Amino acid sequence: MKNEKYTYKYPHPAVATDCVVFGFDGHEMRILLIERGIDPYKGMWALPGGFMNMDETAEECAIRELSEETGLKLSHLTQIGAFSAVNRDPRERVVSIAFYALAKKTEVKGGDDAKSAKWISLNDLPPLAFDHELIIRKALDKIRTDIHFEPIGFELLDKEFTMPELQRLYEAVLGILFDRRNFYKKMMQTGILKDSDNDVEQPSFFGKNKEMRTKDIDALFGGRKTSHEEDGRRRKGSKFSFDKKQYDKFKEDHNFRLEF
Amino acid sequence: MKNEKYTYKYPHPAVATDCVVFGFDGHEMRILLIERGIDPYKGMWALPGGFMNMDETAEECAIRELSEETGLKLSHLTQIGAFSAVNRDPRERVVSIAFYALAKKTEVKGGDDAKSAKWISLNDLPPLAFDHELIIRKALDKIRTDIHFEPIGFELLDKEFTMPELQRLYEAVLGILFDRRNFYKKMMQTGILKDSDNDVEQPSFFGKNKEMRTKDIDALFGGRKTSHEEDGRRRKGSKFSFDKKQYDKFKEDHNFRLEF
DNA sequence: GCAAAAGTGTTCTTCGTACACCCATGA
DNA sequence: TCATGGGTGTACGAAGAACACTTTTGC
Repeated sequence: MKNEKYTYKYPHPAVATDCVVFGFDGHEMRILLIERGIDPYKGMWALPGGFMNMDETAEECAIRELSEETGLKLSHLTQIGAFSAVNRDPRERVVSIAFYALAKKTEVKGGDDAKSAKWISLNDLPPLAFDHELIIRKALDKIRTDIHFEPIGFELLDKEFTMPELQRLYEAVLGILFDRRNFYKKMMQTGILKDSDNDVEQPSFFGKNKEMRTKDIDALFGGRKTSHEEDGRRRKGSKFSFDKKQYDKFKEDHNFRLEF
Repeated sequence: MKNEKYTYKYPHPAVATDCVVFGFDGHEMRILLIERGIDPYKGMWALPGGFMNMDETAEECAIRELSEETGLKLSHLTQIGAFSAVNRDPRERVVSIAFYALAKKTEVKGGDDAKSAKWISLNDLPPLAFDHELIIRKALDKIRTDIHFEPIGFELLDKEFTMPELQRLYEAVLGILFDRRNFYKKMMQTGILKDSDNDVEQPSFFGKNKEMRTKDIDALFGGRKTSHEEDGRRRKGSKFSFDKKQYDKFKEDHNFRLEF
């Protein structure tokens, strides 16, 4: 094996892939890192990834390496871009094509060149091998842009979730806080959420000014219906889920835009 | 030279770059293509680009190849992404890192592996070599997104230009038409334009409701000042130029957003 | 002097932001 | 029963879309 040589007329760099997998624990974003089991940077934390085979695309390579090194099997990654600084790898010239992905924070284990794999908080990153800190920064840039054009959450939350949970996710990704009530409104307006308690497709909605006005007046004069028995008000902590059809449609739709 | 061999323990793909250069002729977008002088795809049109050297980054490579093949010298390109389909090049496995750039439509000439170089209208593309049509499509996707976050024009228009010219540029890039008056307003609001006729920094602006109201009343009663002598109205076809400082600031500003 | 292009203003509507209210739930 | 969290509604203001008017330029 050692003698097996591949020869070329002109020098070729090596091509590798790296993968930034985002997970959400209900409070903050974490990313999946591995502890390197071999040199260079042995013992340091790094992004999962590795060298590309000749019969696979970059994305296929990233999916494979991710699976080998962490046990996590994903079917789709989003490309961040190529990193090609001349000295980014001390062994030889390596061009890396980086991807990001969203995933539920399942159990992960080390494997292959990875001594261990672990979800580590974005706010508490250790020093990283190679230029992986730069790659993570670009991944964050990209996801923070992408989130305006396609909804996220399906990949990161349980099947059923509460509105505050979804809000915490968006806040963690974007690093800003939202007004609870406005967030509610905006999410409902997208139409990607299903009321998960009773199987109503399009949950009741805001902005029924006219009817509400008269109801308020009724209330003033004692015509009070003690709320949610009659008008289907949601209970505290009620669950939502994604309407997968709508969700996927929005992910494709080039005109979708979520303003924040 | 023929015997010079580079050997590796594992197979390495070749790494190349391709470059989508957009130019504007006042009416439509054109891109810079070369006619291939060598096989494969000899005689077909293709994007300028070529193989990466070991001592240059991908961007440096694209800049060099662009210069060699077309004579066009640019200093900055924007990365589109890596293209890694297994069979995208019939010679060997080639991963290409693609870039786009904006440039004034200067004279170009063929060179190196390019028999000739030419600006060709986006609406009239010939069949292209490799997967270059795909790359162009991605480039368009990206520039149409990017245009919302950073102004364009400085790289594509003459130093001085009229508002309708700028509008035609935006319409060509985005493929949609704008209301002349709203476009005017939005551009002025950004603050990146200078009145180029007289050297006024901040040209007069819309929305002076109060003063205008009283002026209108004046006019009604005969206090008519026959317009632009007194209130500095611009002449038809008056020229603007970019305030380079503001322009660059907006290009960096992560919060800049131009709504259309 | 007329048509077409281009500069300037106004109105309407949409939507984001800020904020008030009320009901549920559990200590 | 009270504090806290969470579902729902309203008011205001900024900004985009639609549209009217005027002036310039060239034939």
